[in-house]
Amino acid sequence: MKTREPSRLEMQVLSVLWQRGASTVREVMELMPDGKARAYTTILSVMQVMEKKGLLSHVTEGNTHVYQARVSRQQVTGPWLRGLVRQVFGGSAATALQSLLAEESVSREELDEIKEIIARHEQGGGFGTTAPAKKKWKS
Amino acid sequence: MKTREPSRLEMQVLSVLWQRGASTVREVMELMPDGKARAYTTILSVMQVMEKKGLLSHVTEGNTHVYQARVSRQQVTGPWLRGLVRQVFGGSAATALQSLLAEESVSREELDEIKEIIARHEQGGGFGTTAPAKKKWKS
DNA sequence: TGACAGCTACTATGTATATAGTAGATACTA
DNA sequence: TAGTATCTACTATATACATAGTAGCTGTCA
Repeated sequence: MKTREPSRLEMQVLSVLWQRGASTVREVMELMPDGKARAYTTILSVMQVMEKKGLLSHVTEGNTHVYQARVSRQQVTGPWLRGLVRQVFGGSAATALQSLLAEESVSREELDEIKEIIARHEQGGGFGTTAPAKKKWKS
Repeated sequence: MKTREPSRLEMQVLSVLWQRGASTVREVMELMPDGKARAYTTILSVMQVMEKKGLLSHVTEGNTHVYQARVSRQQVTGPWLRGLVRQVFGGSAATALQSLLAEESVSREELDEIKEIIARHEQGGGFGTTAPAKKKWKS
């Protein structure tokens, strides 16, 4: 099975699971980052598909299923962002950042945080901030 | 007409037009950032749809159509990135940047450029780097 | 134990996306 | 002027995406 790129909805589901760890369908549904209301079964369907793709796994607790991401944030968003930068910003991460910063929604604290990340990145020469960074993950 | 979010392919078309200005279908086709080969008519169709959506316009030169973006990079990528950050990174631009930097594809020069952008952004208090930043644009 | 509530599995559907073929118009060329 | 090449317009189609309904299972509670 080709490792298709997760859709936007799938990304949202993953982001919830990354943020709060293992969760039930209902929890994910209520915490969807875009705040949009959807039927329970909508989220359920998406998550079942995702499980087939190997993005999620679940364990049964009582009679509810508790889902968990099987891929790390870095594993997914890394290539995803890289593709995005290449396709939309001509490969320039700087241009991408510029667009992002031009949005008024980036706060001062955030800016400080960003600076720190860059500083850390420069010294450390890469990784080592948060991500576990394993390379496995095939369905 | 609701301002639907441009699809990935549409984004690629736009990025070509942003980069080199007005272009023919064939030129866009040959310069698609992902390097994938597609039939001429594939790109043509996409661009025709985009014109209906108000993302592009064209002028006729001889018997060829020369297309041009009707939306600026900032106009499109700004909200696009913001949504992305909100949906996938819990609203934290810093987290997003972290993921991006963790990819080995970001070069040293790029990193310097990024630092400069941030510095400039801090002083200037926002805009003023490249983007024209107009707010109009409805079909 | 029968009604109810909550959960999952299965199935359906409308729309968008990506892809490309065919046909018709126009211009170039021998 | 007949043939060829290049364009655009129109049309078709497979696939994916997002959405959600229905049915069936299991456990709870009066």
